[in-house]
Amino acid sequence: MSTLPPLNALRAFETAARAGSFVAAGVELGVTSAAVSQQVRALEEHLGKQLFLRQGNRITLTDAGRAIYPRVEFALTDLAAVAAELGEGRMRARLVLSVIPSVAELWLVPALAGFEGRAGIEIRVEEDPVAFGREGADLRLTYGGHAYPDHQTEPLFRDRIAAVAAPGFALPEEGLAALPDSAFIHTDWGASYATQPAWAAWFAAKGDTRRPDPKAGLRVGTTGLALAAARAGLGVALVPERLAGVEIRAGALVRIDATALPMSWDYVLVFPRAHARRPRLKALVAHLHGAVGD
Amino acid sequence: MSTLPPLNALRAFETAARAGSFVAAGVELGVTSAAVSQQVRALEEHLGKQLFLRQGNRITLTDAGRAIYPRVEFALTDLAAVAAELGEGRMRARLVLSVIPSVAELWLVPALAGFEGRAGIEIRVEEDPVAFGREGADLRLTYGGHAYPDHQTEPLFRDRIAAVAAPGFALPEEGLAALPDSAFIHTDWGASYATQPAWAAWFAAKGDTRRPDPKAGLRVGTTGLALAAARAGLGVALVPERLAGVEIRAGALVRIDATALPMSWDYVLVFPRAHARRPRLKALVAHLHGAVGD
DNA sequence: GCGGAGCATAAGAAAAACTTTCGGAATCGC
DNA sequence: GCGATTCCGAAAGTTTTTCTTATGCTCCGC
Repeated sequence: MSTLPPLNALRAFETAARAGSFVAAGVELGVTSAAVSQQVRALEEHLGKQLFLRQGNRITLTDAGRAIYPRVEFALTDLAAVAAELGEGRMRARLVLSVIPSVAELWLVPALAGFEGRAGIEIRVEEDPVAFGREGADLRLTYGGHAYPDHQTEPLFRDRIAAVAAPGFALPEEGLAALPDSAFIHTDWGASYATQPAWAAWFAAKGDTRRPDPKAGLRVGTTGLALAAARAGLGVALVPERLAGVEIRAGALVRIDATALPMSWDYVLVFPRAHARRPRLKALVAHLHGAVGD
Repeated sequence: MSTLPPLNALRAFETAARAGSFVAAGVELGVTSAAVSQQVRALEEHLGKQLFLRQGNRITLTDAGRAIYPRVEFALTDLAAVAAELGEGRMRARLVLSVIPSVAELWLVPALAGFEGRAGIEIRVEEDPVAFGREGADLRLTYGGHAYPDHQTEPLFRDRIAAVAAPGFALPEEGLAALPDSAFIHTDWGASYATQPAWAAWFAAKGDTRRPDPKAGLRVGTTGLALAAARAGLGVALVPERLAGVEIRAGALVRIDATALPMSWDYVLVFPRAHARRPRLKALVAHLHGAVGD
């Protein structure tokens, strides 16, 4: 873990930012306003950035203060929640399968169709890294799996990035390069993808100099949304072939070019080594491997 | 914010749990092992739970320790990352539309189909509460909007919860109540839904005593997954009518019973009052209202 | 059985956090 | 416009927390 800022000072900052005043923050924390002021000053010096503007008898957040506030608030709120929740026992008898968003609906749910042991399975959709253990996942399906060097990892399948659009989408005679920048749908792949396949790389793979401006087109946060946007005729999208397979076979989407970018890593299954012998986990893993073969 | 545990002690706990030893933790933190020992002890007393078992010259995490470790580690790691990242400026010129997962793909993307101003829009899929401002959302589409009392809120539409299945799904002659528990798909609606529509409430609304065991069926974390599971023939699901509308009209899903549960709140648009006059925001808001009318 | 490693405890030292007081700037009310 | 009030900053002093040191106990490996 890299250097942690002074935690007590972060607490004073968060309270002051929320309250909008050192006096009010002091009341909430049960200290004087001078104490809050000094803590915030200490944090500013530690971070090398001013977090509040002081104007006579008022404080306002700076850009830097505003930028860090949501995450600081979230972390501290969650730590308080952890303490509050500790008294409530939470038993868990379900098998938790944690999946990255793009795979959950597009591949996993259809893949579970024939699994007799699906009762008692909880599917969680989340990005890397996920926790294993009591409150965490029993099995993780993700891309690459590098976030889990100390866990057992099994390759599931490898995919390629292809260009798709709605069947009736109007493509220029000259090819995709002639589309306006606004017709390219851009996907933020999420923290689970170490590399970020983009239109620039796809055109480069075709030996084409076209570089659509990423700021001009619709930008979405999941592969599922990219597919939905393409399906709705909002533009052309780059998506993993296998994940788009159901919709392509159903005719809701078409491949619009034969070029495909190889993806650098496998989609993998990850689980704690200690769980490898659990019958329900073994059955689920075996079934998912079988679903790939289909 | 509720009571926060001693933060320095949390830091000592996290380091010790990761290192597996108070001596190693002391080395990492630059203090003696006795200091770590005392901090952990102070935290255990504060929380009223033992976090480590001590056996002679070894420590192992208790269940309670294991239960809190992932979240404590995540919060502290993120706070360290916040500090590390503060030096990098991040400019943002896009209009960020933040949406709860169920609405993003099922309603929003189709609703954006005719919007001329969609270039430069970034869609983020996240649960409540979201931050507004520089690194946060410009506009939030969510259910109810109670997380944002200090923002401007406009109702968008109200929905009802209906029962759906795949067209070929085998339903008993006697009705849904005769299905086995394992055929009911259960949805964790997410933090954005104050109430959690469930099969028990739906049968109650029919004047039926049937109460499917929530532990027996497939449990999924989003409406989109519930729809996908139903579409794949994994069972029957309760979903918001309007969100299921596209798939029902396309014949991928069918209503399997006329009973519908009213949802308690509207889906709403939320934005900071100060942003109300921004032309791009106004245009987007107006367009979304128009999409509801269709 | 012995030595080494690591945790626990108690007492004391050092550092961090907080309080009090006073000055300055902004805001509010008359 | 003026006076009163509010609130932030700084400095000095006080209190609390954190850390260190020394010693005792248990476990593990040889």
